[in-house]
Amino acid sequence: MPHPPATDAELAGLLREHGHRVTSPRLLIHRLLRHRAEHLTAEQVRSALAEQLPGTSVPTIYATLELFEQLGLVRRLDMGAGAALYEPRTDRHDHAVCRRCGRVEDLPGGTSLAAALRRAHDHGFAADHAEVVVSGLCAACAGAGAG
Amino acid sequence: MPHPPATDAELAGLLREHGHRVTSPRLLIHRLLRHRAEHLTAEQVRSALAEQLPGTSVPTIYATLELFEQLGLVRRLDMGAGAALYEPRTDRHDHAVCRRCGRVEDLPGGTSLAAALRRAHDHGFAADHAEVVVSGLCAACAGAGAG
DNA sequence: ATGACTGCAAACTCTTTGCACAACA
DNA sequence: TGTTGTGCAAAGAGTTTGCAGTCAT
Repeated sequence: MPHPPATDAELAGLLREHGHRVTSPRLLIHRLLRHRAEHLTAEQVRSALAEQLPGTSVPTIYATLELFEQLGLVRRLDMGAGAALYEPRTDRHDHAVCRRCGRVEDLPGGTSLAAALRRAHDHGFAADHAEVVVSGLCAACAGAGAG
Repeated sequence: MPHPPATDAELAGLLREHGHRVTSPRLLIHRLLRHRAEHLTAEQVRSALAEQLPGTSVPTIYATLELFEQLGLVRRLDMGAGAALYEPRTDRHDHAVCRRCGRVEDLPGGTSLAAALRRAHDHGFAADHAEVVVSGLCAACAGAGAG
């Protein structure tokens, strides 16, 4: 991958390169993702878009995020507890998932996962990403009585 | 954890210890999990139970698996694509998830995740488990034209 | 002009909840 | 005998699909 688009113009170029049209939802959702480093749910994207582009439909949000995922601009995290998370793919990092409340926190990447990728390839898997998922209780849930 | 129950009697003891009753669904679902090492969906548990205990309801399957999870007997995997997987927690291993078809494969564990657990604790996370999740295309999907 | 994209509504899958009956302790 | 657990049905959350109209190219 060359480098992720950092401006509207670069996104437009990337979209056209791949035969896609440049539309308001695409520009604005990408702008939102550029400015917010954290992960967002589809619903959060929708409400964050309420000012600039009210009335954007849920299917459009999903379609746009799926397109961005195919273009390698975001990664979809499906941690089960509630809605899927979409995060701009920048530096590699890991995730900690709270078993009780479903909260997902970012952890700075550090573990070498080359061995895991190699094992996946040995199993016939065309792997392109690996991350560590830590499970347990987040600080808030652990404080509110263990479970 | 001492060791996972390997017989009906040991499961019964564990259940009573924790103030739970010993019932047919619990015994039979646990027996099923003991015999099958792989991960199963709730629906697969249900159909596998059709012979020994027909008519077992979906809510009961979920309730039983959730109880087992609380007792530390199974781990729930929620990889987004479709139904959650429940696997008997035995040796530590990692998972490879196919981005296209959602298939989840087991990979023998190997990566040391002590550092990731430590980082999670540094973030206030009471972490009790860590695994590597590899994403990409499984052999079948990779063969059927890349995407 | 033409076909991709959007919005609306509704369908779909998976999981959970509410309530009455059954059965473990 | 007193609850806990079960089954049934229905609700709920999140995501996807079908279709008609709109807009980028």
